[in-house]
Amino acid sequence: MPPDQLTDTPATVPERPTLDGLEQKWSEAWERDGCYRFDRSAPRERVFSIDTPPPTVSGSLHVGHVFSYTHTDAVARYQRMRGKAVFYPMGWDDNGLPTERRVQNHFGVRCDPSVPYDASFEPPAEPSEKEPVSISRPNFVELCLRLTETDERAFEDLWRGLGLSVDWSMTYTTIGAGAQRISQRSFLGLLERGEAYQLEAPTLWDVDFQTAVAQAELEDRERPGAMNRVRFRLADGDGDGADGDSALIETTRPELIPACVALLAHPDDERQRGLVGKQVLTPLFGTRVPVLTHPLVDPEKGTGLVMVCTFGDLTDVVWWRELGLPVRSVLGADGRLAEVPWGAAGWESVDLERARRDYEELQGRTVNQARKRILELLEQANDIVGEPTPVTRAVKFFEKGERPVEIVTSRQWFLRTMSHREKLLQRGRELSWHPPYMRARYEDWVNGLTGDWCVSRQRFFGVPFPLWYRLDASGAVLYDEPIAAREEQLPVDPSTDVPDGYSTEQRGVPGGFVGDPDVMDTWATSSLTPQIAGGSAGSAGTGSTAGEDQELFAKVFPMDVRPQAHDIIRTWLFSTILRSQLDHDALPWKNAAISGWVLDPDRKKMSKSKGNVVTPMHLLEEYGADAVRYWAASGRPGTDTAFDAQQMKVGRRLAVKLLNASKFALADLSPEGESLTSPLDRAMIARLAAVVADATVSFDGYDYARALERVEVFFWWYCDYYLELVKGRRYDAGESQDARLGAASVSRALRRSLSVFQRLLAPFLPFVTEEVWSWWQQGSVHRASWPDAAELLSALGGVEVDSAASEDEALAIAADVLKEVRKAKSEARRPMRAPVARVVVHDSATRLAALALGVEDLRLAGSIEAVETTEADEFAVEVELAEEPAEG
RNA sequence: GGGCGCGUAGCUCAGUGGGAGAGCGCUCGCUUCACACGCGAGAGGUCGCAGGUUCGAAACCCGCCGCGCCCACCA
Repeated sequence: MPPDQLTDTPATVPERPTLDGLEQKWSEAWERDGCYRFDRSAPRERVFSIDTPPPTVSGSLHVGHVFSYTHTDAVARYQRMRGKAVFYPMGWDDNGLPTERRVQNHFGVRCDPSVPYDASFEPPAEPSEKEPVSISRPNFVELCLRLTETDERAFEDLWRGLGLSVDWSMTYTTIGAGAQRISQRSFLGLLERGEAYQLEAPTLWDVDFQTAVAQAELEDRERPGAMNRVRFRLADGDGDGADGDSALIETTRPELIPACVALLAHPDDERQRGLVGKQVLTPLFGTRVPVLTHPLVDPEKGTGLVMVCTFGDLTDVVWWRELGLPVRSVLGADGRLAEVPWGAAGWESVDLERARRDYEELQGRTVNQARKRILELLEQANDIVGEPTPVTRAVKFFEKGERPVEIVTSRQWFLRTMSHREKLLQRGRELSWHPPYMRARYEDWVNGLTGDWCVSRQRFFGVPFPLWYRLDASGAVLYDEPIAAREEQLPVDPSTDVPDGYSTEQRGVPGGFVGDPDVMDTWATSSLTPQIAGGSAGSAGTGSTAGEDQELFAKVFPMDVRPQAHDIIRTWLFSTILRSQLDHDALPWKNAAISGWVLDPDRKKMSKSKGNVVTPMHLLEEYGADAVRYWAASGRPGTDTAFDAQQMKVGRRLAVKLLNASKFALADLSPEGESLTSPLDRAMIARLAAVVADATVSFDGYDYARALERVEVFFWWYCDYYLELVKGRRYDAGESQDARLGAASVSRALRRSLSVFQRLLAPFLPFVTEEVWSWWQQGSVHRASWPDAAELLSALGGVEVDSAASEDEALAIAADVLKEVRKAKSEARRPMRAPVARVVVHDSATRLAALALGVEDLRLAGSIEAVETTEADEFAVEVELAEEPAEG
């Protein structure tokens, strides 16, 4: 709609405009009118599609959610006003460990897959954390679904309160039937193409959750430890009996000595040359291990000799693999030292009895307990050299875990990533990053990958692998020949569904079958959000069987933008690019818009454990949604922002200002004129056009914060200077032909500029802009067209460059003089309306000539009797206030 | 150890080669005909430090210091 048609509707402006109640009033109206409904009939080039971050619904509501989702919404609203059909669904990430943990605590249950399903199960009325009820996997999943439904409502309430312009008819969940089907289908495709494979291998393992975890889910935490110097003696016949007949290593993990398979030195380390190639005996256990070399060993560290165990850390895995070392594994899946077969192959000892006796002391203990005990044993055996040195070291934890991850050998599913690294780096360069420097994090991550992606988890609430395995005559599982589900069957749960050609009775019996017991990593499903949202939106919930929608998918994929925060570049962003590459040989989106974090006022990351998390609901109530959005939108892309309620007050002020400025501009004081005749009006419109151009460029580059800042600064200037300068001319109408024209011009300029401001602010302050728009316009401001700078300028008619420049100068000098007049009144402690007898303006000839264009406006605005001018090099103003009226 | 970002007023931050700025906070004033949820004015800065390029540097280059984040083969 061109602005010229926007002024036809008579304004109905409230006597006392207010922000109260706008959220409810307008969110109901938007829902009723389907204001944000995606237009499926739009051609692809008119579609703007957003790959929404599905929030983890089991996490607590956090002001950080408000922050980044507001950024996305501002962009969505801008694109909609640019005429795009905006595809803006909302997803809920409900599968995975956080939900499991919450369900366990909330209902007082534990999942036990061996328990049969009980259709009539109800959780205990008074949940007991100490003695949880064991329930079947299907029952457990039902409870997960029940709880996430409540969580999802809380999130939806928040999003609606915040005014997100989401199409609520298109929601999805990551545990829903659609997501499961897409996830399973993708997996089967990868399996067929050899991109997914199964392997029994050392795997990162969380001992509390007892599941494999991925490299991407690790984080470092500083933990105190102690460095111990331990003696390994040379094996019989390898020494000459002299004092040097031992090898010293340093370790923080002495409990892994029974799992030691070699000692290593750097190939160039002269000090160790005499030992290399010999055999040493592990202390206490008397196991023969070789002394070898490897270039990764750092001769500067410790004694220059390092103990390789299966497995203490990821480097051990590298050494074990590259040097072809045997496995001697002591750590069980539960994080305790397991029983080991002393004397069997690989567990030989020069003193078996002693090895058994000493290991007896460790077996069954946790890592920490075993560490303490083995140090005592080593001390007794005189195999510790010197005192332990306290050290602080970074230890790898599963990000949701409570104890360090261990490396445990187990059978897992992997997706190939290492072989695609070059392609993934190339995709990263094809993607437009906002801000651009965020690409470095992606490249760092891809370059630092150490292995393929382990996607299987030994958990319950997730997408199962759509696979079964045959059992041989002895009941052993034949892992090498999985039976895949047919595509039409998906989604399947192999723990209850039965593969073709088998019957239920054959489950778990020799010659029969078993289902794959694992579920997929939550990122294995979240990495498919473009496909899930674009293919099955609207089929939320597990009950739905709605199919994928190829027509829709073709319209929205690849998506235009992935908005997300920088902390999950290595997980969500990376894995989505990987899956899109593997399944579609394409980038999943054209742009990545990266948000920062919300920090607490002390600039610390907000986290539950620190207790500094701010929840958002009360902020919306206290300051209003527009005010909270204003604060959020002030946070620049990629930049962390300290939480600051003060900024919300500023946002509220802006919203109130817009109410009042709109009321003023729409007051029907004089009939509208046909054209903008007054120089100051024309100059203001020209400046506004420049602001529109700036905001448009900023938004096109996803810099909503810059757009807001430019608009806001100009809007306040407009209220403080322009409105004050033209106010008098507007009220003074009717005296002469000139006055009538002048009043008509200002009336015209006010409406034109107001329409632009309301639209410029609409992406940020959707509620108040909709309110003021409704006073005089048809339809929603959020479906109005984004203002156009060229169109605004064309309304000025054909303007010569020189005359435009002098008009702008007129506005500038009028505002400068007005400021000086105000200053004089303020210093004299007189009201702003106090009359001024005479003003003398000193300035250059050019500026003084320009002043003549706006001098009448200036006189009225400052209540000035006479304005005189004197040519001068420097700008200066003399102000003579009129005599103060006598009291009484 | 490597990478990225940041360092400007008490606080939060804008400022891509030519006047050091905004908001908040603080002080003072003004019941003003859109707005007291308001308006006007004022005080307040060695632009982290040091060097270089330039007629001219808060900005560009080099080095250093500090803070934050990401990554690392953390013994």
